[in-house]
Amino acid sequence: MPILDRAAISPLQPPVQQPERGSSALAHKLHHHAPLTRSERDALRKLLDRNIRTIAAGATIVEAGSPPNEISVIMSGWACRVKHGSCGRQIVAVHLPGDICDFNALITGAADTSVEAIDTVRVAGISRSGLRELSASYPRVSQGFWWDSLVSASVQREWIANICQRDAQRRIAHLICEIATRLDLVGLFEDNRCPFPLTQANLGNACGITTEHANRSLRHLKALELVSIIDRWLVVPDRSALAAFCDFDPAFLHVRDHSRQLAESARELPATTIDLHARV
Amino acid sequence: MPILDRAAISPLQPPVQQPERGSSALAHKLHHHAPLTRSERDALRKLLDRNIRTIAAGATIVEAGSPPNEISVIMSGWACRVKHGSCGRQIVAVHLPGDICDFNALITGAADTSVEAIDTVRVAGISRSGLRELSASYPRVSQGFWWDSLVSASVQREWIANICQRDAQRRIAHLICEIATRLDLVGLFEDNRCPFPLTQANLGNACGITTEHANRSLRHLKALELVSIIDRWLVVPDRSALAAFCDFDPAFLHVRDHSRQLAESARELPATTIDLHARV
DNA sequence: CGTACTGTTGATCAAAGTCAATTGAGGTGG
DNA sequence: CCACCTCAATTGACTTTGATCAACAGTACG
Repeated sequence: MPILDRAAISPLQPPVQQPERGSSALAHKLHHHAPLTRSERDALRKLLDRNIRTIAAGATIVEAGSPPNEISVIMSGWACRVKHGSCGRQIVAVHLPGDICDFNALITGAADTSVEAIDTVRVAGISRSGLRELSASYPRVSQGFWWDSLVSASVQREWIANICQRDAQRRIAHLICEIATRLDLVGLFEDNRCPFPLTQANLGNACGITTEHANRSLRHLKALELVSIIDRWLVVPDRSALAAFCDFDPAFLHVRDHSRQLAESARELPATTIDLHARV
Repeated sequence: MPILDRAAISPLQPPVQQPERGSSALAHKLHHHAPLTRSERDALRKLLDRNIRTIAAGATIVEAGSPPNEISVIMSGWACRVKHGSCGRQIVAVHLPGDICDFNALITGAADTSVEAIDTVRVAGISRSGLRELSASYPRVSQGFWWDSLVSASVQREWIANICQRDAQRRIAHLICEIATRLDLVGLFEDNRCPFPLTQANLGNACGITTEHANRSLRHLKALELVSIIDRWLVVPDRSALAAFCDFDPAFLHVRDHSRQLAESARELPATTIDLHARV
């Protein structure tokens, strides 16, 4: 008898996106790189609040090849980075609240991928001038942007390994572990569950398997009572069991201390650990 | 009758790595981002020459998890970026002359992957202080470093799409197209051929297929007279035919030899995006 | 000379793709 | 309110790509 049926999760379920608290998801995440001071956090918040737009589910946030006039920060909702090629459509990344979508395009001159909203997404646009101001007054914050961008690259390497080395079930399990861990970083995975707008087709595409096979793999995970996705909610009753099942190691997310992240980041780290420019 | 047999390529073959000319492979490559002035090129060259070491084939250039004290630039030879996980070993990138190996580790605090020499590799190490001097005096050069780092991320996204969407033969064909194009950027692919130190096991690993299957796929490509790898030399008689076979589109490499306006937009970037050394 | 690595080939088998069809929920126009 | 449509999830039968297992040959090398 499956534990993870609809009845089990319905009572707890408020089917709305978790509201943000005092600080943005991005600020929340940057604390895992280096703790921000109050003034830094405030500056970031003010910058983000300057220009927020709402994107409908399915709409395009960043068009591939478009001129990079600003960067987009996801405030709420999920998006995915998509490569459209002659071979079809491929999801190459999942973007969660707090993610910076297209920092790279600023330098490469053109986005090589599109970013599409999965559910309704609120996006903060930061102009070049806004970025310039931020980095002039609060260099640690803009450095955090680079950190995020490099962590994203690390995640992409992990995807390559995931797709090449694991079978279908474990690929999906690994992706779910990754998403759950990243949601943890912004405080959006609570009570072993979170809203989960990805369809099975999305999951399959991201993992390099067909929709049908994603379906079967997911049912298998459910039969093992590792994962349940019902009514756009994800439930992972036992995170460590799921991680063990697919050999998930969160090191690639470059979080400083996994066991006590929040407590740790509340404390001030010595400048040298966050200073790029320490003496060699 | 196969055209691409040993006899056909032997006469031309000097089995040594192509020597560098006046400027380094890195300088050569950076020209595709923004043309460098003579003084910029000289400064870069002097910086690279400061500290060059030679790594034996198979040895490790950058150890995963090691403290990032300097960055490594490949002067000659090939290397590969490897992820060692509980699921085994996975090649997630191929590094050619002119590549910067571990720029990312400077900010994330620890390399999440190793870099291993495939054949004998000469590596230039650039210290933090060297980087600081460079970006203070020649910010366009250090900006080129960021460009390279972001292009690498784009390549990784292409790998994901490659592995997810193509069958074994086309994966290999695509990887070969990518490598040939990147060698072009540093002037190391001439006469439809280049030294090719990757083994079939390497190729298979990078493409997510077994060694045996890589072997069969490669023979098939050879039967189609698209590719030949003999005695560690790669010959591609008809690049456009190979590109058509695997739907290779070089856009993801972000080469911008065509337009001048892009170089201008690079000039307007906020200072910190090119300055590693903002005060904390 | 043995040892190890690379390339090669063959036989067998399983994981995943393909094709086809059904259900159910949600949305929309008449 | 119902007929109709689309999309997500689901299931089954069949096919195929590529993995696995098992050799073996050529070469380099200590």
